[in-house]
Amino acid sequence: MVRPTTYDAATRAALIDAAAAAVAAGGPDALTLRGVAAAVGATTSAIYALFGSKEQLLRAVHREAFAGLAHELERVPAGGGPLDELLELGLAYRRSALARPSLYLVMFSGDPRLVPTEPADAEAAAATLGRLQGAVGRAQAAGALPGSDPGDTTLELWALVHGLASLELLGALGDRDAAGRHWHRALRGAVAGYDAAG
Amino acid sequence: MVRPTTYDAATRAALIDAAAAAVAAGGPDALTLRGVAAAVGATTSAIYALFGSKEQLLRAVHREAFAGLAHELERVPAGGGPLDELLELGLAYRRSALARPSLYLVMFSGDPRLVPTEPADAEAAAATLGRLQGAVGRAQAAGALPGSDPGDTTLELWALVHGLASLELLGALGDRDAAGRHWHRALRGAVAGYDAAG
DNA sequence: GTTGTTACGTAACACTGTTACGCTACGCTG
DNA sequence: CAGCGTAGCGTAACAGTGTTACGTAACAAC
Repeated sequence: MVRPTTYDAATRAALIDAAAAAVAAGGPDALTLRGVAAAVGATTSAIYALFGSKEQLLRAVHREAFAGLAHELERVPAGGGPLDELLELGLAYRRSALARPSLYLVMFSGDPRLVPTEPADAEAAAATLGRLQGAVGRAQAAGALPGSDPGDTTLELWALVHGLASLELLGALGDRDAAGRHWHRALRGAVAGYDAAG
Repeated sequence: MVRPTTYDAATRAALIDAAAAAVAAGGPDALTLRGVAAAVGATTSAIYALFGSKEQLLRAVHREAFAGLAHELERVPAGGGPLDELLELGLAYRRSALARPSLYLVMFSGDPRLVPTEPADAEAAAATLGRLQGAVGRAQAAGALPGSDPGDTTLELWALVHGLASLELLGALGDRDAAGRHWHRALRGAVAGYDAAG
């Protein structure tokens, strides 16, 4: 009775990849439904069948980008002292943001269509920080960081690295070398600060 | 020989206000040239005569928003200890961001058309931080903060408050009260951190 | 093979930013 | 006080956008 679907999961993944590539290449305005559809040999119907709207496609790109960031953080080895580990995680965060600047900025663009995030998005963001929170928890357990709730400190460290990444991508931190010095200074200061302030 | 212009500076200011209001109300996609032109009783010709393109209009909104932020920071009184002053500046930054969330996020949206900022934009951003840098300089002079170059510490503090504002606007810091606790913890930690780490 | 239901491509719609065109209003020249 | 020429300005068209309605085509059941 029913015609079998050809807009399968593979098409869906390809569309997300093409959309992410378009955003990474030319920013959010460079993403057009006709463009991404043509890039994977489909039509706009495929997008509406699989996602429902451009907004939902962007949401999927959003989630994919957070997952990629989480993957980069997971790859950081856990060896060394807990504070060194936090520094390495911060630098890995920086590398990930610099690798695809437009995509990173879109993740936090604050497009109102993306801001009222669904619970799934909040969970994805939390999962992104899983690796970081683990390191914070270990540092606290080892007495290298104060506090008992790793979630609080994790969020505050996230705010710092996100702010650094955002400002660097906007050019406010100077060239690559100057920005690197800011990253090291700020990360060292933050870790020592929690140590000193309790 | 020449017809006098009716698209004067007042029209220009009104267009910037209307554009900022549209962005603040519905995000960047809610800004349409026909819409802002109609809001001030003009036509799209006025925008093209005064700005040249939507991009230039957005740039003007950008600068206006940074100027407003600078104005908010200037209003913070300089009394009290230098570290308390830094805390108050951070909280003023937060209030300013929360007052017009969409506008704040657009300021850092990273739209590639805005990223390669002109020198004038970089100067505007620097001026925004003038008040903060003054407080940092005084704190350093008083020995309450280490370091000799207030510019470095200012940028790193800016990264922190920007990250906090960005995450709060995206809902990652929880409700208003929880976010406030994060702000206080992070600001105290940062100030103490520079103190401890040198 | 016929039928019925579902997946899908196409084309239209309303809207966007942008630009070309023509009208209109004014200051200078007689 | 006329007339003209230049510049300012509104209108309308253009290409391109997201979205949707519609017709076609492909398959399972009978």
